[in-house]
Order: sequence, then structure tokens, then C-alpha cells
Amino acid sequence: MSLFLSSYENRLDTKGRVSVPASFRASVAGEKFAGVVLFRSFTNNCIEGMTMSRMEQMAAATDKMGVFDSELDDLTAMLFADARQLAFDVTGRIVIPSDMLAHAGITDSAIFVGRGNSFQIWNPDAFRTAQEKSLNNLRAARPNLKIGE
Amino acid sequence: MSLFLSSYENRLDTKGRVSVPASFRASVAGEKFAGVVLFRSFTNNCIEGMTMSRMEQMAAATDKMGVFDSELDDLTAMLFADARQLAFDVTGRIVIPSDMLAHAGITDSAIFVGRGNSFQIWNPDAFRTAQEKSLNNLRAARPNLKIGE
DNA sequence: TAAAAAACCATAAAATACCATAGAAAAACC
DNA sequence: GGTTTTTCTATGGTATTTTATGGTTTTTTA
Repeated sequence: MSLFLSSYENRLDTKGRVSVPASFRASVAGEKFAGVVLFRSFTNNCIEGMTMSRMEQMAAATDKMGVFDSELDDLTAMLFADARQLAFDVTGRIVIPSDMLAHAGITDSAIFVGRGNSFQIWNPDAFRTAQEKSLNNLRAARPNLKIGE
Repeated sequence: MSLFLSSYENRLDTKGRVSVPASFRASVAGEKFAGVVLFRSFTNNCIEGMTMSRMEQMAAATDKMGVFDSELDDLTAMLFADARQLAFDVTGRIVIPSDMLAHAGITDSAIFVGRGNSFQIWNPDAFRTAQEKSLNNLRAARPNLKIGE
């Protein structure tokens, strides 16, 4: 799987269909499941997206914690119960379930935002506002990221 | 076996028949037993469900515990004595035994909840309450799940 | 033989596949 | 380098299939 990069704004049609950006589809190409897995973000009013194999990695991780371990119980409950697997149609579109659209406040168009190993889907205006805020936070905080050791 | 994802609410008819969600049936497709194994959850008022091969994995896992471990006695009693294997009918329905329905408080409709390598069956209202609680726990705890090593 | 379980049949709604097209991007060409 | 041709992408509409669900009949079993 190659990285999900850049942002693409696409329109939803009357049936809620929306094209997954071609570049994102290319990132999924080669996976055994030709589509994506979506779930509602816990932290933002947006939708989280990833490949099925990444989801399977998470399932494998929970197996290592013991079947009756309660620690990750809440997380896996939310993650798997809320997740939806959506296959691409012939032209590379998916239908985003209405509860997810509601959660993200998406109506007629959505923006797909690359996040490396995963991506997010936002209401375009909400995304731009959030980006502005992130930028201001960064300017205020001046994070001390070091690349060289 | 592919993952059990998402949640689906289905109705029970007068004979107690209920459709197993198509996507869950797809997850079972290819297994040597065309159906599911159910047992009463000991952590929640719900029903645990999985494939037969997953059940066999659990049997293998119990072998790793001490043969005269008293915990093992209780566990195997619940796991294997309580378990029922239910085959799909032609349209993909099963009849959930009445003692299990009683344990989960299910009457006229049930919600099938994906949990990755397994799934659960809940009374819909009870499930929504439990999910709400899980979400609140998550927001309070901010779990730090790492996929990459 | 009566009751329970399984197999069979039917259908409306929802999901999915199919077809078509205009514009944008990429490639080929002069 | 600029122009033409081709390919690809996003998007719209229609047709087909699948799914969930109800009811009836046949078979099993106790």
C-alpha cells in the first residue's frame, strides 16, 4: 500500500455516490479487498478511512491482548462495530452511509484528505476551518521537531 | 475468514427466524461449516458469535492452559457446553435458541455487531446504551493504540 | 399423531452493476 | 514548442440483482 497524499474535493450525486480520488484508488490497488473501510472519527467531525489490510492488522493486534482482556474492549467495540467496508464500483465510487455523512456534516460535496497510512473525509468548509486552526496552533506553539539526531 | 465489521439491525419473525447480515455471511463463506457458533457472553448481556474455525482456535488456545487449572474448567464449561452451532437456511437465516434470546433480552429485533474476528448479537436498545458508554470511556481515556511496532 | 423443525415460495425495498458523456489530463505528433 | 489526439476521471442516469422478510407446505421427531 502506498501513502494517501494530498486533498481532493468531489461531489456527491443524488444517491450519495462519490468518486474516491484516483490517486487514493491507486494506493489501494493490489489489496485483496478493492475498496476502503470507513468509521466515524472519535476526535473530529469527520470520517476516518483506511485499507482492509490495515483493519486486519488491528484485529491481529487485539488477538495478542488476550480474548477476555477488558482494556481494549471499548476501543474494539467502537472500531469494528462502527466500521463499514465499502467496495469501489466500476468507476471508482463508493456510497457513504447516511449516518457517517451526518456525523461529518457532509451534504453535496466532500473532501478526501490524505493522512499517510490512512485518510479522512470532511465537509470542505469544516476542513478548511480546521486547517486554519491547526496552522494558528502551530504558529503559537512553535513545536520543536528535530529531524537530525 | 474476513473480518466481521459494522452493525446491522434485523427483525425476528413469529418463528424466531432472523437474517444473518449478508456481509457476515460473506465473512463465513469458504468455511467448512456454513453457519455460525453462538454462546452466551459472560461479560455482557449479549450473545457471542463466531465461525467454527475460530471456535477451534479457541480450543487450541485452551490447551495451552494447565489441564487441571480450575479456571479452565469454568471456561470450557461455558465455551463449549453452552455453544450451539446454527446452520444458515437457504435465505441466510438462523433460529436463535430461546435461552440465548432471554439472556440478551431480545424479543422482536436484534442487532448483529461486528467485533473483528467475532461478532455479538444484542438487544438494539441495550447495545446503543453500551456503545454510548464505550464512547464516553474512550473520550476520557484517550487510548494510545499503536499499530506499527 | 401432534408438534416442532426444516424446506419451499413470493415480494418490496435497497443495494449494486451497467451504460453514457463531458471535461481534464496525459501522450503523441508535427 | 505548440497542437492534435488519445486516455482517464468524475459524474449523471437506468437496469438488474441481492437482501430482508413474510407466508405456506413438507418433513422430521418425540
